[in-house]
Amino acid sequence: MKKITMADVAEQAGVSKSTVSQYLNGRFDYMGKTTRTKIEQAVKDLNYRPNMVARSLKQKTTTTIGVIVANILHVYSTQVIRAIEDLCNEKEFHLIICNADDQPKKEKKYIEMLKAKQVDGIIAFPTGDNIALYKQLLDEGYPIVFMDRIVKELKVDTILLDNEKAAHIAVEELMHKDFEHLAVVSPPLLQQVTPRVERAEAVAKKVEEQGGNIQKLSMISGEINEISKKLHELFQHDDKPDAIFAMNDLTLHEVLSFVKKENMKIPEDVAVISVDDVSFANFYTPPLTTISQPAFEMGRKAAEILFSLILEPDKQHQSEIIRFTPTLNRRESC
Amino acid sequence: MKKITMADVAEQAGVSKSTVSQYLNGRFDYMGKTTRTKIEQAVKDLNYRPNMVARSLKQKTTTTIGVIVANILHVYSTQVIRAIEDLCNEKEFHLIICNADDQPKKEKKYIEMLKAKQVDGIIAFPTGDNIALYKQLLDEGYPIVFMDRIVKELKVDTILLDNEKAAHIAVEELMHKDFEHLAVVSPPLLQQVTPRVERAEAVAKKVEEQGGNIQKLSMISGEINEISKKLHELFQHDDKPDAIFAMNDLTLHEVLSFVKKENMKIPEDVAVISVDDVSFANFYTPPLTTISQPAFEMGRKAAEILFSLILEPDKQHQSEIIRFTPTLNRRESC
DNA sequence: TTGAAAGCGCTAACAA
DNA sequence: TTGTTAGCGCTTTCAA
Repeated sequence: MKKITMADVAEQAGVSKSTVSQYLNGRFDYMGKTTRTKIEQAVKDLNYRPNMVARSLKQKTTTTIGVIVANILHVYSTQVIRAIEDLCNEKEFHLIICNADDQPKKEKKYIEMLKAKQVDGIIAFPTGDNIALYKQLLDEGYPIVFMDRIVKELKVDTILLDNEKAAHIAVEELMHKDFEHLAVVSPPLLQQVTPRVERAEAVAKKVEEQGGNIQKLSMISGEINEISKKLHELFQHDDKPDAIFAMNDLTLHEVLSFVKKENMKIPEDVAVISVDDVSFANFYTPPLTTISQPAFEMGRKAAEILFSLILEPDKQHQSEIIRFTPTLNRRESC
Repeated sequence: MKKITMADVAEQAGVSKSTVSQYLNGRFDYMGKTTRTKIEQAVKDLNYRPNMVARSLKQKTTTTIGVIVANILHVYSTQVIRAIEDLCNEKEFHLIICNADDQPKKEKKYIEMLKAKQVDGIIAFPTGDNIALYKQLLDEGYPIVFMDRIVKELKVDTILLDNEKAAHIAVEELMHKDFEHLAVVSPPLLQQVTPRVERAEAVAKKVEEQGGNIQKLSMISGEINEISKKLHELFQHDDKPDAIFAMNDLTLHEVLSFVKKENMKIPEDVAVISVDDVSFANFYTPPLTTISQPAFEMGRKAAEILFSLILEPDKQHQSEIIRFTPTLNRRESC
C-alpha cells in the first residue's frame, strides 16, 4: 500500500504541489474557489494526511516537547505530566516521556536524544549532575523548564513547592499540641535533592527557633527499604518520638506500615503528618493530616512557561524560580 | 548559533557528506584509517549531533511509538507505561503519551496525529469507538497492540487480564465463608468496557452456578461520584450486603470511604475484596485482600509484541488475545 | 576507498 | 491566482 504524498494529491487535483501546500496551511487568500474544491476533493478521495516529519524538517519545529521525570510511578510526576499533556493537547503539541530514574547517565542519554529528535522544548526534573550539558542547551537558547529541583549553577525557570512553608506548616501543626519528640523521615539526603534538603533544613531551623512543645528532633533518612529498620531502631529508646513528619508519600507508606506492625495508635501513640496527598488520606483510620502540593497547577505552570519560551522566543525573558504554596489538609492523625 | 549539520562536519574533515554518513552509521569496512580519525575529530570539534528528523524522513522510521491510554492518572496505566518505556529504552525507541480520557473524539485525534508523526507503532487502550480508523491502520499493516480492552470487530493483538478468573477468585474467596449477600461495585457498565463487563458477568454466572453460601447478588454501577449514593441506598434495606467486590482501585476507594463514613467494620460488618493492588493494602486496617494484575508484565508483553511487529514486519504473524493471570493477595478484609 | 547526485515529503520565495 | 524551483539534513546507489 503506497503512501499518499502531496504530489499525489497535486496530480489528482490537477494543480501543483505548492498550491496544495497553500491549501493545507489555510492560505486561501488568493486561491480560486474551484482550485480549492478540487484539492479538497482530492485530499478526501485519496485520504491524504500530511507527513509531519517532512514538515518538521523544513520548518525546524516538531510541535513536540520532551519531559524527563525521575520516575513516572511517583504520583506527583504523574499529575505533573497529566497537567502538561492537557496544555499540550490544547496547543496541538505532543509529549515524549522519559524516566531518568535519578541516574545522570540515563538523563544525559535522554537529553541528547530529545535534542536529536529536535523537540521544541524540555521540562525536566533534573538529577543535578548534567550541568554542563544543560548549560550548553541554555546557551543555544533551547527552551527548558525545571521542576521540583533547583540547579543553582544554572539560570533556568524552575517550578517547585515552597518547601520551607511546608515544613513550617508541619511543625506549627505539631508544636502547640503535646508532642515533644519529632522524628523526620526522609529519602536519602546525600543526593542534594532540593525538596528533601529544603524541607529537612526548614524543620530543623523552625524547631530550634520556636518549636513550642517540641523538645527533641530526630532525623531518619535513607533508601526506602532501609526506613523501616531505622524507624525500628529509633523507637527502641525510652524517649521515642511521639510525632512523625514524613517527607513524601513513599516515606509515609513506610511510616504507616511501621506503625501498623508495631501496633501503635495514631495519633495517641504517635502522630503523623506528611507532605503529598495520598489517595487514602480521607478514609484511613484515622484520616491523615497531609500537606499537599498543587501538582496540576505546577505542571501547568511549567508548560505555560515552556510554551511562552517556544512560541515567543524573542520576548525578553528573565528566568525565575517559582514557588507554589502548600495546603494543609487538617484531618485526624495529629 | 548556527546548527551544525553533516555538511559542516564533511567540510571540516575534508571529506564528502556520504563518507560522514558512512562513519556515523558505523560502516567502517572500506574506510581509511585516517579518514575515520579525521571525521571523528571533526565531529568532536564541532560537537555535532545528527538530526533524527532528517534521518527519519529518509528512512521512513522514527524510532518512536505512541501510547494512547485512557488516563495516565490510573495506577494501572502508569505501570503499563513504565514497563513499555523500559523496553523502549533498551531498544533506543521513544514514547509519545496520549490521554484519550475515554473520549472517542480525542482518541481519533491522537491516532491521526501519531500517524502523521510517522510513529512506528501504537499501543492503545481503545475506547472501542474508532473501529473504522483502526481497521484502516491495520489494513495498511500498521503495527498496533491493544491493551485491556477487546474490540471484537478487529483482529489485533490484545493484552488483558483473565477477568473471568479474577471474578472467580473473588467469589471463591467469599463463598465458603459466611457471606450471603454480595454486592458488586463497578464503574459504568454501559460503555461495554471489556474488563468491567467480563468481571461483572463472570461474577454473576459463578454465583448462580455454585455460589456456596452466597444467596443474593446486588450490582451497583455508575460514575465514580454516584457510587457512594448508590451504596448508601443499597445498605438501607434489611438484607444489606455482607460482602463487597470492588471492580477496581477507584471503586475500592469509594467503598472504603463509604464503609468508613458508615462506621462499619471490615470484615465483621462487611467484607471487602477488590481487583488491582493499592499502595495501602498492606497496612490498611484491616489489611485488604486484593486480586492484582501483573501490570508490568502486561505492559512489557505489549511492547514486545509491538516490537516484533515493527522489527520483523515480514514474519508471519497471527494476532491473538493474550490473557494474564490475576493473583490473589490474601490478607484480612474477607 | 571515497564522492557525486538523487531523493525522502514538505514549504516558501519568487516568477509567471 | 498558481507554478517553478530550491532546499531542509540525511541516506544510498552508483561511479570513479
